Amino acid sequence: MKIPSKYNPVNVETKWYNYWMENEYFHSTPDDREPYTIVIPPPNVTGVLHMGHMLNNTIQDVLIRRARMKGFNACWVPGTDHASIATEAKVVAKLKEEGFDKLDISRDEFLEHAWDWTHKHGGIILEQLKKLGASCDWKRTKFTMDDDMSESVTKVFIDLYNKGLIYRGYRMVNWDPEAKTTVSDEEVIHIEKQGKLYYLRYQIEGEENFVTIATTRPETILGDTAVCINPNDDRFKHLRGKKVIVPIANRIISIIEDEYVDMEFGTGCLKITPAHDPNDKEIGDKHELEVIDIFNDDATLNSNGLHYQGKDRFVVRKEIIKELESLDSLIKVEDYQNKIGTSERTGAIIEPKVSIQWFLKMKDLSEPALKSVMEDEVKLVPEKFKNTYRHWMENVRDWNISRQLWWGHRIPAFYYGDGPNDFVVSTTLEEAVILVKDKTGKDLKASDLKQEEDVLDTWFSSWLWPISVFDGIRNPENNDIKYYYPTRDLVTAPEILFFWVARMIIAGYEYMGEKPFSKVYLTGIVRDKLGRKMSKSLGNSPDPIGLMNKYGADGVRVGMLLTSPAGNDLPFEEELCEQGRNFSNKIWNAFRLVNGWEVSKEIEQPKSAKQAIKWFDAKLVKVLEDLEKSYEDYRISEALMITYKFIWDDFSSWYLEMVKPAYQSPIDAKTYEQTLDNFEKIVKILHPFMPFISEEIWQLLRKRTTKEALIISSWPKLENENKNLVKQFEFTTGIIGGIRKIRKDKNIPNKDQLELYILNNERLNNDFDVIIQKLGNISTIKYVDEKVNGANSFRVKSNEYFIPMSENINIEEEIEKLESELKYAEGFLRSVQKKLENERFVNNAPEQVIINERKKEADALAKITTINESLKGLKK
RNA sequence: GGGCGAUUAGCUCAGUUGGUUCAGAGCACCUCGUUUACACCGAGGGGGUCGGGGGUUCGAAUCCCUCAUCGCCCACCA
Repeated sequence: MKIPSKYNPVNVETKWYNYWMENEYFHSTPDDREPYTIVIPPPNVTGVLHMGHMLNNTIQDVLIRRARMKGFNACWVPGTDHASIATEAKVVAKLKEEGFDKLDISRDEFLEHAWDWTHKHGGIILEQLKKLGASCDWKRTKFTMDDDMSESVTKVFIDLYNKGLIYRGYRMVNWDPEAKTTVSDEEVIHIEKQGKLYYLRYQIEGEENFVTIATTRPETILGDTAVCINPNDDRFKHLRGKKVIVPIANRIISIIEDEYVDMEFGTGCLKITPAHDPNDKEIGDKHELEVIDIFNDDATLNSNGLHYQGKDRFVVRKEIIKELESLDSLIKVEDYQNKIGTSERTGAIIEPKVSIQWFLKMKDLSEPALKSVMEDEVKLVPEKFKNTYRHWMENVRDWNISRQLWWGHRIPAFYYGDGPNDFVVSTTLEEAVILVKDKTGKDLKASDLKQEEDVLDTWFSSWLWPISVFDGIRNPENNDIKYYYPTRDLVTAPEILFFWVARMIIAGYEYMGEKPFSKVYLTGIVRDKLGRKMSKSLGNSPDPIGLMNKYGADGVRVGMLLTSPAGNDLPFEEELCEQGRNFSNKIWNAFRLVNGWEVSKEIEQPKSAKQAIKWFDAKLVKVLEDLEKSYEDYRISEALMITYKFIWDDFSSWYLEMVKPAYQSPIDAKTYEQTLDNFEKIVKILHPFMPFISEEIWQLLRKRTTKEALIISSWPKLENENKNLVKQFEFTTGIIGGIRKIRKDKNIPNKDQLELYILNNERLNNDFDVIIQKLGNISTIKYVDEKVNGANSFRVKSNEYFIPMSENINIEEEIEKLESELKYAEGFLRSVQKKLENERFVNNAPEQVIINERKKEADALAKITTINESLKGLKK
């Protein structure tokens, strides 16, 4: 078979992905093995793959592929989220393009459009994940609005309602005027903005005097229902019990007193607009103030806005200031920095608004979830997120679960009257009729009932994800849920720790009585070189598909993982993928080397090859151990780096160089077979990171039967370690390095053979002499008892090595080199001796530390002696 | 405003309970090299007073205090 000299990832990757799919290697069904389950954080159904997904899913794939090779029954469940607000926004935008408004059509018609959109765009992102190599069990693909998933949501809603945990409340909520829905507190992003603080004066009723208030939102004066002062504020004693006139509106409102008012801030007088500020609402409730809502749902002013009716709130702000100025009500304007709530989804500035919404009581529900994380039952990686998690859970507030949208799970509440409690909650309309009768005695027809218009917050379905993908809500006794739950790892972004992760844990305990997963791996944010978050609007996000075409999915995977410890942001640049691609190439070329060898059964195995193989076995054990530790701690980047160095340095630079036959000579069969064994081992270790190239090489290394594949092969076994051998080899590479340095310094070509003399050697690495000879191109190694004059010398640890030169060496240079070494050794000796002369050190330090110091002292002394002797010889 | 976390080589990060193997890795950089897998390469090399200051200790990148800078989360100061 012809092996191409350049590795072409794109063809290879497609080939093996199809092969894996055809053989259903990703598919899992319960059996007697231990399960290893991961559920994907479902991307938005209409989303496209971005760098965040790439990182996230690469990590999941690494974990699941390794688990599969380690003999677990690995199951990675994929799927998508209906993403209520995001998808609805897209559909609305599309309708707008086509020239009509959401409100022009019926709910059902709108939903038809939304489903069309979903079917058209849904799944694109899943196809993109396949290109990345994601080994998901695609037969288990779920969508949060699948019928069974929806039923689970409804069931949970009803259950929580019946437990008394869900209620309707007239509350201040965050209103997104663009999407025209409420959003949860967690979906409000506070952004620091440069604004203005306006000082306005209100005339006191029946007087020519005024009070001055400060506000950032002058347009809301139209909704003012009181002015508030602090009862302890002596400056305003004269205002008690008086009333003031709201400018423009000319309404008369009371001056009330509340300690909430900060006497230091502004003027010490606060205007109260209960309809449009959460604090004002609270004070308003306390003092039983009227609530005047001045906004429409799109944040234009309503009839309470008088002549500003129909205009946008920000337009009104500008205009009303002019009017107030003309009325002489505007005293002054200051620059003011404040934080403004914006909608995470639409970016619109949030309008606090009072309305009736559905809420879920969180306090009791969240207790087991808090405990579980605090006790590491669910472990957060990195651990630092435990703090933020605790803080959030301890201050958890009721969850506003209703949304004024159409795309989503419609709340299963049915109204039979106009009163706030004239409803029943049930799975079906038919059932609702019966419930109404039970509740009220009224015998109503189905058509008399009206289902709640609102849908549930998207997260109200996603919080069930690890359970509902296995149908554990509807059918808690089915085999899948019993086998796969709890899952193993959850890999997601810290941004949704509260939205999603915390709530999944809550739902897990509430509905399964058990945690939903053991580990939460929190990735960082993918940023660009300048540290900016990657976003569409900035256009700084590379196209993942383009990257994969350019560098191969393997290359991009490696690029992403090279610098992304858990919880750290990933400053991404394309060069990282280049490094990944270079690595592919390196491995490919190593394969080409081995593949090109001519094998002979006639030749005996050289000692150097024997030694090399012995060492490589020992090194492999160490690497496997190191990898085990890294994986256990979820230090994925570290595991990759261990793998990278093992393949590049140990395997390619050392091992292959050691076993490589001389030019145009064949290799002995034994070494060849053992090298193929070793190559198989390294591609196994590599497979989780670079699934494609590893599979390609594994398939090419030896003849494989059909159905055989690296992906389902088993992870190399851990054998007894031989630390000593690994140490000895490090010593050996040090010697070879010394030889190479001398060659370079003295300009001696590699092909010129040299002799190596070793002084005072304990002959520890005697067995590796053959290696030194081969890689250093040394003709003979002699052990000598005395210094060798007229030779270049170098030291590894405390041993000294000489390379006699045919030509005269440069004595000056040699002396200079030795003297600098001497100086260093003497300085080192002094510091050690100083320590040892310190009585307190000798008395307090552990014995082993002192022994070590004494050894250092002895070594330094010995070294100084040898250097001095060499110098004497040279100077003679 | 409150809390949390960081600050180690040009960049991204390791550095477990203070003490052999502690100042490390990868990339970048410099020098040399087109010989028989790979220039997407090989060989060799340079580079950090561990953010500043103080303290504890025989001994501190590591523990304590303080200052500075940066990041994250939470929070209703108009």
